[in-house]
Amino acid sequence: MLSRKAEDYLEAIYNITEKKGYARIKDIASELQVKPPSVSEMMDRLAEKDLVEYEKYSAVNLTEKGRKIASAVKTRHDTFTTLLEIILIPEEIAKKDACELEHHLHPITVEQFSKFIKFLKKAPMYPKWLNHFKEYCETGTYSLRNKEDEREELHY
Amino acid sequence: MLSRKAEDYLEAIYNITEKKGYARIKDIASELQVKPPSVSEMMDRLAEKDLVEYEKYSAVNLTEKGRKIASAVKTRHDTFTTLLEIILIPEEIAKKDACELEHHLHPITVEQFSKFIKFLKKAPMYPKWLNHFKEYCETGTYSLRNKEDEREELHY
DNA sequence: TTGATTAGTTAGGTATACCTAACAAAGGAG
DNA sequence: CTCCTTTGTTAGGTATACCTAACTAATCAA
Repeated sequence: MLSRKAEDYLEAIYNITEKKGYARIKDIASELQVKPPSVSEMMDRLAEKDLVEYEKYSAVNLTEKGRKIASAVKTRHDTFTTLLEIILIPEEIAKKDACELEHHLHPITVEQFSKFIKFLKKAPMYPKWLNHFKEYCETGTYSLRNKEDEREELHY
Repeated sequence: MLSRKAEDYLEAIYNITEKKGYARIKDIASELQVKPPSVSEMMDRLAEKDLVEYEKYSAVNLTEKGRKIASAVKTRHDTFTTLLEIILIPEEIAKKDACELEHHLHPITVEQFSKFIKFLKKAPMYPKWLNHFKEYCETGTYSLRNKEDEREELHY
């Protein structure tokens, strides 16, 4: 089994490679806010597991195996970013917390969160519903609500 | 700052104490699925931080400070258990994943999840909406939907 | 009250993941 | 092409959190 941190490194390499074509040790270090020796060390371990191609002193590349894992992690990351956006988490916090969320949750849980988001977004009243939530957060009440709305909600 | 694991131990002690009045090393070990020496070690550290009262070879008690932290963690735990229930995660998985979720998320994120759940539950159509989600998960469509529903959803 | 069982501790070891300091390689500017 | 800067590595150290094996304390039953 791959550790949470190993997944973080793979994802970072994936993102950096997407952006600039290749990933250097210092890019990975700065992306993950660690020092270069930590990266070197992890690259050795990932190379042993055949998840990256890594020649000392040169750029790091994901192997097919590593790329698959990284891409799956990224998908999870995006799912949670969306979820956090829906519940109105400020971007800076969402960025960090999506990283916390994307590891170690059971695949079924991740899948259900993903379905849940799709379910919410598919509903025709989604934008209005979002506004309702926003107001609920600000005021603690469903202020837009009236008799008419209630009747309709019952039929939803 | 308190580590994720330290919080786990505090929460476990809190739960065990609620249930049977006192917490022994072996209770904590079995609750957290670790071996007794791991518990002893952690108790030493928690005692140093004044979070538990701990006499060697006897039961462990939370201090006021420890109890406060444990209770806050438990509240978070319950929030996430509810959330996982809503998105239809099987109980066994939910139990584990709530433990994963309850640590290290920004307080704002926890608060927003809590608000989000309250928002969902307060809506009069909540039970029906839950069923819609269940069906969506099973079939991939809003099968209950018809022209009438759509007209109403637009007004929600 | 003693001796077996249960509970807990201590010692020593492992793995992850990070760090700093010191050294080595690569690559560009003169 | 050599020197300097940047980049990366190695060595050695720290902290957390776990483990097993061996020992000790506590408790209950005969």
